[in-house]
Amino acid sequence: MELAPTFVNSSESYRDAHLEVDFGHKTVVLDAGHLVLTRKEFELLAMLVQHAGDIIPRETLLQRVWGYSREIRTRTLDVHIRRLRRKLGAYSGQYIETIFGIGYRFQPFRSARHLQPRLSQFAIGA
Amino acid sequence: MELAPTFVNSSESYRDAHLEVDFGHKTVVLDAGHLVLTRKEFELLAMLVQHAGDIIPRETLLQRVWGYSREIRTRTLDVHIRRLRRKLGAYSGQYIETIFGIGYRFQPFRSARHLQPRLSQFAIGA
DNA sequence: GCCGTTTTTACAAAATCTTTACAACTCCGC
DNA sequence: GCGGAGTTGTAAAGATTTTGTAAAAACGGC
Repeated sequence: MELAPTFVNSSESYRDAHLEVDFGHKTVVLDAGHLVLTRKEFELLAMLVQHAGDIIPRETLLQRVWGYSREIRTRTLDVHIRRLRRKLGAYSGQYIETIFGIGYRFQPFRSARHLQPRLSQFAIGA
Repeated sequence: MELAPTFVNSSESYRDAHLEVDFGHKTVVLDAGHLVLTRKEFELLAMLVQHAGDIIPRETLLQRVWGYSREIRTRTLDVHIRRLRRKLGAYSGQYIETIFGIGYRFQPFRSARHLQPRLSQFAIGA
């Protein structure tokens, strides 16, 4: 058997010096250790990682990860971002940045770097 | 059933340090001991083993092992998983993992897991 | 009918997600 | 610099969803 099991998404993945995200197998490896993320945490991370470098508005994240209920005015998103950051440990600051008033942005790992100016460009479609 | 006709690729099998599954003859050996599984138990195990390393959604298991009755909202699958685990004894934890909210995954035997920086083992629960 | 297997049922337990209540922080005009 | 309005960060509690189990009922072949 083996013919392309439908449940195995073609394994695309993201990878940099410390982090590896396999979208198909839904696995995350951080510095050789497997990270255990919950479903929402993974979806959120995947969403950010797949648009690395782009700012993703809170609203877009809420729509895509939480369905179209753009009616969540609680801190749900923040709470998930927080858990994600905690699991990313020491690298969290490097990877997930908060774009005040807009949303979040995942940045691929880079050795030495400082924060960018401010208000930037492209945000993925809302 | 049984008589595994020759046209059945009876040579196909899975094997690791402790477990051996012969798909053609539908036999299972665990640490030199012959495991007796019922038909459903075997099919379930086979399904998982043949896709070792991949997460198989509950729905997929229900479809392939139980026919197309997609939405069985009973605990049938869980009950079978439980019996399988029981028969796998001490290795059950190592072999069959639950991917919360999605399904299950069979993981080939891995010798000691010492060399790991930040613990955690498997993948996301997505 | 008997017996081994499979499915249901009915809860218990566990894992995850959301809400709440504040604290902390940013931005911006004064 | 200061202060206020608005935004994000956190911890903890509350809800909800999903999975685990045990026991009993339902099947099916002999």
